[in-house]
Amino acid sequence: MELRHLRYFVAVAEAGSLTVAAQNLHTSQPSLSRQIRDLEDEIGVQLLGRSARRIELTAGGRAFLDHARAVLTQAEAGAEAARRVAHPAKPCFAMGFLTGHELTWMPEALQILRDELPNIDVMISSQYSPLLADGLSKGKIDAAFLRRERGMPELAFRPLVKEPLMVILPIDHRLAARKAISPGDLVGETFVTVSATAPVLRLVIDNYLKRSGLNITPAHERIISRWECP
Amino acid sequence: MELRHLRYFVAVAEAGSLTVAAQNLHTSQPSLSRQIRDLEDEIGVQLLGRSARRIELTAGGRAFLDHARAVLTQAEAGAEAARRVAHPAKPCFAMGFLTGHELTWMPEALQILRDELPNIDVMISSQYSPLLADGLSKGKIDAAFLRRERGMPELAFRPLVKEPLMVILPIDHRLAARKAISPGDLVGETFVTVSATAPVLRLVIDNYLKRSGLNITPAHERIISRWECP
DNA sequence: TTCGCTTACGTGGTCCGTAACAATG
DNA sequence: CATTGTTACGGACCACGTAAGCGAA
Repeated sequence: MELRHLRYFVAVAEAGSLTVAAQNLHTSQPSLSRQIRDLEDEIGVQLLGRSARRIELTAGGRAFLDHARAVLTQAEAGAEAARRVAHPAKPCFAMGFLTGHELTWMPEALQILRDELPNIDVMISSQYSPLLADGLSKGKIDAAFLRRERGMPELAFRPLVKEPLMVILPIDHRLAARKAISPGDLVGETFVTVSATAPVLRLVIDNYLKRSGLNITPAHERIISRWECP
Repeated sequence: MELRHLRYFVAVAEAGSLTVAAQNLHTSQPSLSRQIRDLEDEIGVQLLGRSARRIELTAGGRAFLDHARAVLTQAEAGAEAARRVAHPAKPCFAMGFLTGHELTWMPEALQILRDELPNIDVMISSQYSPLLADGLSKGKIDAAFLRRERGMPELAFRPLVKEPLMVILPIDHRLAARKAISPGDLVGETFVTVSATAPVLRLVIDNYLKRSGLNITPAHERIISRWECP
């Protein structure tokens, strides 16, 4: 038994399918199938129930899954513990920013850190809001400036600013001359909204449009894959 | 990182030397050295302090060692848990008997189990005494009727019966007519004793013959590979 | 000089990817 | 008939073993 088998098995269990698990693992599906079979042969228990059209965990597989996850996290924790002990015992403060918003907060934050904790390493990370929240909950980031992600009860959010929603138009657009635009004016326009990598902001915009009585269907949207403030 | 790396590292840490660890692992010393180095490269921490003449664990190595041991035991526990869940499913009482002695105790034991634990699966295993003791100490058997094996401090033995030593003869043998036979009468006979798979009984017989002043050498024995009461 | 770890290098096992096959909805 | 998992097979990589190198006792 090797950690590879456990990684593969966990991926299969979480994906519920050999095919998609193989894609997630960036390997081929037959190879994955073979590795799972080898694992089953070694521990002498059938972990997956095969039905030629789909797979499902057996009772033994469910019992094994918890242990496999624990083994993988423990192995990673061991490496992390070794790094923490071996590497300098120098305290390091990791800070996260929304991509494109670094200049909004970083100068002031760095100055405060320099004043209050002069003998500290500062690590900066720029990510999308969900990745920042993930880093916070995993302890990889000590503090971050991000949006209020839902489903993260272990995180404490404190509002710092309210951001106005803006519409950006070509200079020669029919609405460009106006001082203010009401949601109704946008009906019929090709609407470029933010990508799904910023779900909170996306939700705010969608809710605002919905409250205004508009029904911007997906047909009116163009999803952009990367959103950066100019 | 693979479990192989962890197994190797634990072996090296316990042996305190690459050479003897390689012998214990049945692999070559250069290969082991390379694997340890790969592990160090992957987690980015030097685990062993090399002094060209001997090695010792670094601080990071000591921190990693505990986790590595935990990972290995957890992996093994996962396999064992899967087997326990998959195979029995019901509470299962495993009972062991000496081969050939099942009928002596099984009926009464089964009746007691049926009365006190009606909703339980009973598993019966017939083995030689050492294998039964091994199964008991590994938790594969809950209780067994066997001989008092030595070197098993984790087992509790309770005497149930004393078995007389018997000599079995052909009906036309010169000693067959006697009511009792003294050890001295056996001198010169071709002696069929029990196999080495029953070391305790064998020891009892040998000691008895020795106390009687006899010297039944191996030349007078024929080792039988299987012993069963007729 | 010897012992113990490292480096170099050729070989074999095995893991992987492509392809063909089987089965089920 | 298309999708999903299995079997077959050729290739590449990596771990292993042998041999040579290096440094300290």
